Amino acid sequence: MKLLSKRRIALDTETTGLFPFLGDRPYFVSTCDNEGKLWGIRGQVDPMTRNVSWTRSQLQQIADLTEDERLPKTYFHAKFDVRHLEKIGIKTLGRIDEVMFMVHVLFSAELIKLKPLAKRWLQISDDDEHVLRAATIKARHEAKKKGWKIAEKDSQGEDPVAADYWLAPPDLLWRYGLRDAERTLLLYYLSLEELEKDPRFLRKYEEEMELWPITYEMEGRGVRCSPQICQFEISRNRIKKNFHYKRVVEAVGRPINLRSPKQLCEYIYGKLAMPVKSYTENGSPATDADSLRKLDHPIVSEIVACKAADVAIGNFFQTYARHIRLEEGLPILHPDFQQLGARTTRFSCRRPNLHAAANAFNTRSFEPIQARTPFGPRPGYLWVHSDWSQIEMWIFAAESQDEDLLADLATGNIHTATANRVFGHGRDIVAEEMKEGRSNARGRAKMLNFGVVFGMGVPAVMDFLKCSRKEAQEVLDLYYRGYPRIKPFMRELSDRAAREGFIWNRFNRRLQVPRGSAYVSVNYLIQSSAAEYMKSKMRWIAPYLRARRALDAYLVLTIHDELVIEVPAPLRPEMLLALKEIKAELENIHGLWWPELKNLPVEFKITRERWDKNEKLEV
DNA sequence: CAACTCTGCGCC
DNA sequence: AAAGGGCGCAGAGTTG
Repeated sequence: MKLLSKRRIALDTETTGLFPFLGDRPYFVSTCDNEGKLWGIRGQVDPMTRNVSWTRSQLQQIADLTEDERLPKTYFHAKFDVRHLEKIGIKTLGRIDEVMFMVHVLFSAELIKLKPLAKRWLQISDDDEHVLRAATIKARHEAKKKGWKIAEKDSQGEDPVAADYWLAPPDLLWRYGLRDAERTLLLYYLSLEELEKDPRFLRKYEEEMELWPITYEMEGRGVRCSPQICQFEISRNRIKKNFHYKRVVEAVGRPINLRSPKQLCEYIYGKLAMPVKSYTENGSPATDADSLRKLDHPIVSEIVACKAADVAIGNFFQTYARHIRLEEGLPILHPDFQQLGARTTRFSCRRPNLHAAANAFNTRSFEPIQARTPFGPRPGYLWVHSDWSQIEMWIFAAESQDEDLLADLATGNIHTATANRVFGHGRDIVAEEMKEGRSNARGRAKMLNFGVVFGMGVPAVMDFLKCSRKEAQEVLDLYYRGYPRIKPFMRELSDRAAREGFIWNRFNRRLQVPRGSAYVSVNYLIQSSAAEYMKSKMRWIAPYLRARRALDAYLVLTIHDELVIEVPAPLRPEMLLALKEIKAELENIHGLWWPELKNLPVEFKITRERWDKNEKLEV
């Protein structure tokens, strides 16, 4: 009987915050077993320090469950709970199931949060949390008066109230915490039933779970991030900001908050009475850098420069500095990768979002920011970056089976080839323009190549080329004529998406397509295929490196079409050999589209000290 | 104070 | 007919 009741459990933890690597700790662990039995255990939170203490016997009781290899464990956000438990010395062994992934595999377009899901699917009301929240908010006010250390508001999406549920009356916490474990287990069984209806669902889920420990380890290693460089960049940008701000204030005649679209509007379109050239989604006059630049006024460059310095400080360096922790003498930052962060199955990255670290060398921004300077390999290591060149274009060509696009990609200079095909009609129009000191065709071709993959329509082309509707339509038609398979391919896919509400990609993933926006299915197909290709390669690389521990090499970042591996410096012959093998595997499509299409080209780069500086690497 | 929306902006 | 896809995050401003 006892064995039966322990067949499967769901676990949930309440913690003092979202950052296990920065010292937040679990103070409540709850479980629900497959007979519906609920159990919880609560640690002591010191109100002055927010430190959590557990007795030896309490830890043992938790470990008896999580370290039991034969007991499968179910979570709603497994990485969060497992990491927090790891930080209080509790291992998690045996099978792990992640309900969030199950739900994503089934309904990629759904918003995935535990309570709304449970409310909708299980008709479990979310009242318990409302009650708990209200009680916590009240308790927070009183705790503040007593000088207790309550969670502070943090603009990174952290919910300070949730991190303070320990302040609420214990009975509420018990009821609430236990019910989340219950929700999780119920959703698990419900999702499992759905997954079992199609072997492709189960397969995708298993693939994600195979990747789960790889993501977990990658985050666990983290990246070096220098707090000194962050501070230096903050000071440097403050000086820059002040310099430009002074000029702005001189022109405006009074202080103005440039981060406020409202104040900017009042000045630009009110006081200066500049003509409004573009609007936001909601119909108010736009004040973004691109719109302002259209106005061609000397104050604009000052505003843009000032804002850029402000963004550099606030969005990048300060944010990074907050996440750095000294570990064995090294300043390390652990990003939080969401393995199914996007509807298209892409990873996302948060707290901080290293997918968005500004790179001045790559941007076409008016006022480029370099936010990568603090990051780099640990001492004694290098970063090797792999990067698929034009992977989405290759997939677009392969999926549409457009041999002309494929041939142009094979030239290694896709945008030039497109320009010559679409606008030159066989002539080398790019070379001709170069001779005359113009370069119109290639830029247009590049815009079209990217734009079409994104689902760009006539209005976007009009905006880009600043031309009439008729001309924009003509340019698009020229493109479709150059690559004759593309239009029918897009049409067939969109029609299917409109009919069925989803599409399947070549990796057997089902993707939900929002009703009324069937055109996005083209992008979903391409983006998801690239994402799955990346994931399949991560599932190959991680065991490859693990099996060669002597190489001392680790995955540290995954950025859509780029992988970063930290390897010992300098590169030894056996490492170069391994990199050669890795490169060959990254390039190998294994006949996924058709036998003649063998490779997706990969480039390697190397970072020696700082992420902003890298060089080509031939292996 | 908490919870929300809007805007803008960085990346692939 | 009419549509540039996918993210995360900071700060301003509004609402109750």
